[in-house]
Amino acid sequence: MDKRIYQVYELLLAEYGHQNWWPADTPWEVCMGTVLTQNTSWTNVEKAIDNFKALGAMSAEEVLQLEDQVIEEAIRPSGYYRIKKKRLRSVAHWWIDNRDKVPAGCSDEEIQHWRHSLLDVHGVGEETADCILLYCFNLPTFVIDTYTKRMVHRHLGMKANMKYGKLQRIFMESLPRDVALFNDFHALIVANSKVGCPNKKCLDNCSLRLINE
DNA sequence: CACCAGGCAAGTA
DNA sequence: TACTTGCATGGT
Repeated sequence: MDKRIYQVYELLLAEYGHQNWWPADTPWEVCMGTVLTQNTSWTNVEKAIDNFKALGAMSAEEVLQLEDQVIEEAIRPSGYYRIKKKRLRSVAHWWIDNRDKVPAGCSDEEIQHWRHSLLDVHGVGEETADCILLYCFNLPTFVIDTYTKRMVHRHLGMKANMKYGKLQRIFMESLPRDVALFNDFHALIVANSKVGCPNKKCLDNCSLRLINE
């Protein structure tokens, strides 16, 4: 239990306000976004998603109908188009098979079951799995990304290169089990990490206090 | 010009 | 288990 974690959330919330993630019209669009945004800027992902909308491929079923070359051209602006074509297809299959089986309210054991199910999908790692659980299904799992690791290293003096599961456990043990909070906090960390963000230093002024507490 | 962006899988030591 | 590399485009 690290009280500083919640303090960071309060500071970021005061600085940026609620983020209202994930920016998308439907759960499947969220799911598609989690794959397309892997190591890719969101502005590029928006172009790709607009391409799918222009093709009338707004569902997983419709995406799977697209020819190889068509789907590659749609993905192209978001990069890695050959790899992401395969990943998007495998995630679409998982989505069709499982979207209606995931319960709205879930025990921690059930969440782990669906997390493992997602990790078995080609192209889904820990962060993408947690993004799908949190932002598609509103299940309380905390998303860790490179920004989160960087932030706890810089501002809380934690080890750099912490393993995903260890850092995730620290966050989840230090925060109330609250989907809206998990949703907002991860989005706030991203907002605070964006290049050219003018408020980026909002944690710097209090970093000593946070580390020494 | 270099560097980064809401990672992952596959290969090597 | 713990690194390293390829993947691709668009913005700064």
